[in-house]
Amino acid sequence: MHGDDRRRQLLKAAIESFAQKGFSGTKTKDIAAAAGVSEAILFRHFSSKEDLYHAILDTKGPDSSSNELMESLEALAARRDDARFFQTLAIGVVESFRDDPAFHRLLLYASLEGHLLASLFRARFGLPMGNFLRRYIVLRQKEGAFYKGDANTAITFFFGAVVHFAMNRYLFELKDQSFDDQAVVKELVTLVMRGLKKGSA
Amino acid sequence: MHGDDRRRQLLKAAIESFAQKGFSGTKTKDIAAAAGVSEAILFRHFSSKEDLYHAILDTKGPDSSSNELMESLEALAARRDDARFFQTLAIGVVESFRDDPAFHRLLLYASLEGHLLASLFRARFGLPMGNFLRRYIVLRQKEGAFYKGDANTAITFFFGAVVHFAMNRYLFELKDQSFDDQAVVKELVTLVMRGLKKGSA
DNA sequence: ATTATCTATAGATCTATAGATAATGC
DNA sequence: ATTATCTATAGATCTATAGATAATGC
Repeated sequence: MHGDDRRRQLLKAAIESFAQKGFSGTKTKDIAAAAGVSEAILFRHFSSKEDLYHAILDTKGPDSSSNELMESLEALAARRDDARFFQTLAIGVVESFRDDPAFHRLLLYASLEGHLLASLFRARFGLPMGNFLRRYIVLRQKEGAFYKGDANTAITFFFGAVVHFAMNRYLFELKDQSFDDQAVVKELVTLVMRGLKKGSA
Repeated sequence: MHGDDRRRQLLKAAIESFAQKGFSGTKTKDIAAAAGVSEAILFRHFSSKEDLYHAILDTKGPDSSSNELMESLEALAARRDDARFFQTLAIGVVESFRDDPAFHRLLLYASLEGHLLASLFRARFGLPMGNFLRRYIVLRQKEGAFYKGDANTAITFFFGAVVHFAMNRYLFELKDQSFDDQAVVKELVTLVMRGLKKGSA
């Protein structure tokens, strides 16, 4: 196998293992074995275990799906379609957990372990999205469409509900919920909208 | 030092370390050092590192503060004081994170690592509380005070917002929020109430 | 007498490297 | 020629135990 392919394969195996067991719980031997090569090969591609962890970040650059989501949101914001705005954002978040639970587990481990990965990812994705959402909420408050209140708290309110649901369903696999994503997200968004938007009751 | 005291001291050191670094990230040497004794002493009190982890569960039996909370909630539920009911529950959750962040970090690690601790704790505290809250929500829906909708989703809605806030503030120490707990919780409860209760707008 | 503690260390595991060999591309 | 790969192993670290010594309680 070519160097680049092997490197990608090792990275993928590393992500899976780090996501499953955390940094300390992951052994270089396991990663190498998962990729079907010896440990020596692993250390030929990555100078250290830590380096391997860092390399993961580069595989998670801004991707097309997050750009699409951002454009959809901007269009909906321009039309002041609040319901679809929150619905789209909520579905985007839940799908992100559904499609790549390993990465979100990785992020959660990184947050607990205080690893750079967590803050870098937050700065790259969380902050821009948070700022965007904050601007929209403040705008809608000024326009008199949303109730007055602290915008950061409103963000916590919305993301809290959605992320909590996604984490329980896709990270910890609690199976007490019977409805499908669409139905739950739709209901959560209804609840959130009533909290934020005047006349939603 | 007496055996029982030493044992408690070691357990405390273990909780701190497991909470900070997870199970694999914690070395028996660190725990022993934090308690100021040799590793041999650690293994005299606990037959293995795993055994030490299990022993933590016993230190977290139902405590007086959670009983108090439950009684307060039952009284508020009997009076149908929805606002104070959710306010009290939310503050109880946030205070639990504030007063014992180590334990909640431990739980989160346990959830990720798939450790028994997580599911045992969920069964012991999470389920009873969830069932209690569900019964109350269903009751209030039947009485026509709350909007109709899936009760589990309503629970996710409420706990999501509150736990998300508490986690960001006390587990990951994101310091972008300037308001104190009381103020944020009050506002979150207002938002949740508008989502759930008729005539809250 | 019993309990708490220490030092020393066995044995396993883990990260990382050295040096040799097989496979690939030009 | 260069790149990918392996085996073998060094050196560090980690869990757990053995055996001896100091402190405590009756």
